[in-house]
Amino acid sequence: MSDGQARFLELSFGKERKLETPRKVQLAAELGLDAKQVAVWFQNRRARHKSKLMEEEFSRLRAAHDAAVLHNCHLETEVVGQWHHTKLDLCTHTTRPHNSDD
DNA sequence: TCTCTAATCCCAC
DNA sequence: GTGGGATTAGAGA
Repeated sequence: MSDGQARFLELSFGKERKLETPRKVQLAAELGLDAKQVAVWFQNRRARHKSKLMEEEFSRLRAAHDAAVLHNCHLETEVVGQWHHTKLDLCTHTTRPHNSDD
């Protein structure tokens, strides 16, 4: 398949993801290709486009996941810090001064 | 029966 | 190894 034919198919794919049979036959005739070749090209193009989208989606989800884990870590650190302060406050407020008589 | 997807094969680079 | 055309198996209308 020539570069020109591939470019034409890419343009067609940009306009329509699937081809009706008449359109497929017409496209094949315009390009001097077998209709089967055009069908296979579109099938492969759809499959590879989908896997690319999946990879991009995976990257987005992974980034969101990493950000959520980081945020969670910060929140936990904050909570633990508050817990220490609370505990300290409880200690200082509940602890009576030592009686020297004891 | 036809078309599609998903998986895979095969080959040039 | 990777990209891309071709084949195959199975599902759905």
